[in-house]
Amino acid sequence: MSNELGLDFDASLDLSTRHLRALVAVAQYRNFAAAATDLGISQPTLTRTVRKAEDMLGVALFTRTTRRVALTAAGQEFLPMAERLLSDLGLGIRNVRELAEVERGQVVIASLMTLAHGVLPGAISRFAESYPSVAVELREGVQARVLEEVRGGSADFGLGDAPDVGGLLEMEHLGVHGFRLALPNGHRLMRRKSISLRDLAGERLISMPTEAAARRTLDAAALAAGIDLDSHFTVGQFTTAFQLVAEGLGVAIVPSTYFEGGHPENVSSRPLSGPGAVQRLGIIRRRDRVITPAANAFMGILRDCWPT
Amino acid sequence: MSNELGLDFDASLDLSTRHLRALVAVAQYRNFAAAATDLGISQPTLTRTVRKAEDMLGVALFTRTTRRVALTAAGQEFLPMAERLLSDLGLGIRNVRELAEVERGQVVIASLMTLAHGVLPGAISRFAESYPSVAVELREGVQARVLEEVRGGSADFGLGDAPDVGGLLEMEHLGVHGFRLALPNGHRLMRRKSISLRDLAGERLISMPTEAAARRTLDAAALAAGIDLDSHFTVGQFTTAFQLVAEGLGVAIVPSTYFEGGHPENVSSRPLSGPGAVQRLGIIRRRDRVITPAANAFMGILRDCWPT
DNA sequence: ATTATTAATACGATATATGTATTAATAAGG
DNA sequence: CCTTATTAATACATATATCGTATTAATAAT
Repeated sequence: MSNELGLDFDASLDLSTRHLRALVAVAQYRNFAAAATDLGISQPTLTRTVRKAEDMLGVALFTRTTRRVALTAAGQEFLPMAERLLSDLGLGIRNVRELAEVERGQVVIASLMTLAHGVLPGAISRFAESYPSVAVELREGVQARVLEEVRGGSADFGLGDAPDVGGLLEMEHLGVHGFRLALPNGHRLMRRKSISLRDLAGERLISMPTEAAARRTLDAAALAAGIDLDSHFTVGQFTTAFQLVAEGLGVAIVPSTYFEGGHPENVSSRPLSGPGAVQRLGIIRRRDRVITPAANAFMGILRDCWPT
Repeated sequence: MSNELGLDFDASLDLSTRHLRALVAVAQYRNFAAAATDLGISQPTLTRTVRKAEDMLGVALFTRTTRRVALTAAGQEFLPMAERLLSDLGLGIRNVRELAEVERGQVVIASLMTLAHGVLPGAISRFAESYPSVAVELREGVQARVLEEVRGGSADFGLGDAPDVGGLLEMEHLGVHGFRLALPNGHRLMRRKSISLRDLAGERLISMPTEAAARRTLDAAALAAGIDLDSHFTVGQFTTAFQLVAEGLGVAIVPSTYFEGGHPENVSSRPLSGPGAVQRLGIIRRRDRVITPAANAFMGILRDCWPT
């Protein structure tokens, strides 16, 4: 037996809803012509369909003369089950089609750019597998922009850090991001295994704009530690920062996920340790926003995917 | 909507076990080629079968690349139901086939000849409708013969009167038979509306042999009433008795069921009243005999059919 | 870049289902 | 007793569905 359900189907048993509906209709009308009309087929077709079903089952379900159609004992046994089968299948189809409606929606996610290098690609991939018909829109931006999208309702939810949320927004903590220091090859700090913010005093920093979450996190940490960071260059993207680092113009503090795929030419990195050297990340939602099933599914996958 | 189950089937939805089994196999192996081998079909055939099923459902159940086959959310919803449907259907088919095995048996009934004119034809007809594949053997005979068949086990059960059963046999009372007196047209007793045994003193009787139940019943009743019946002619069948009555050779006491279809030529009848003028009838069985399902079904129909 | 793997497509052959017209069987009515 | 009406079954031609083999396209892995 090739399947583990323990069915005694052989390949020749190919009973379809057409057969079941034919049986049910004949049982109902006890008249082939009337049942055929109801089913929208011709009477000879119905006769053959019923006989085919009986042949496959190996049992006569009806005794019929030209004057009378009646159920056999086997028919009395089988017919209720046929009706239940059709009914169950109908329900299942309805359910699955409803689900399909849901699947045709879209999910809009406002996310820190940072995350596009982390779990997000994997999560999107897994989501797309389960919900192939849902359009996913990923709006990458800086912290302020993420909050704005969530607050304004144009995004289903946001991904980032919102330490000061309250009132309209709520945040579900997912995990933290570490940072690494990007250095030009041959930089003096390359001798160090690990680097803290304090070690960066006097270094020329290539930084994100002040609206960016990473910048705010680091500035706050530096302030708390009484360190003065010299943000000499400000760029909008980490990839731009890498270019400047490679040119030897300074060093940059970059989320560690940017190095998972390897380092850009002439750039090395060292982990950044010490207090404030991590960024919290989580799901940011408007409290009053109804969560679409698709968005909900996406958030579930995100929680699953997040490395603990 | 043409059916009252409330299904949203349109005629185009013709999902078969073939489709369901294909879906289940693909879900199981997550590999079309392997699933196809398991099902004993070619891979392209399986591909088409699955797509056809998805088209009919209007939902993608799998996301597939050449490297990976995965269930969509809709697939995760539908697949357990598909498995249950197949499993239920398999069970139903097993049951109905078992029942069919039963149906291929035979029922042997030992019955008084009398009964062949009563409920038996109707009961046989109803039974044959429900169990078209069961052979019915009806052995008509006199009382002694019926008991012998039942006792010997060659009949599944008997129909008749067995007042003195005990030990091996048991009897289930079903009802009683009335008698009528068959008279040649113009006989003096025709003036009477109803006739009792006492009125037959001096009449020439055409009777059954002493082994017959009807004869024994009537003889016992006559004896109890102190009446002497003159059984002048003895014949083996009531139809023969009618011939003699028509010739004016005497009168005959005949179960009333013989007149239901009308009277033979030159024969009239009057109801026989008074004590002992009825014959008890019932099902006679061997206590230790296993009742076949078919025999059991027949007995059920008999109980139903019996006029109360 | 090449190879290996795997689902999808093309296509011709076969099988299955369908409808119209007809037949056979059987009650009912004159 | 014959005729009529009703109904399931059959015959046959057509349309649709399914099948397998050979091939293609896509994508990891080497």
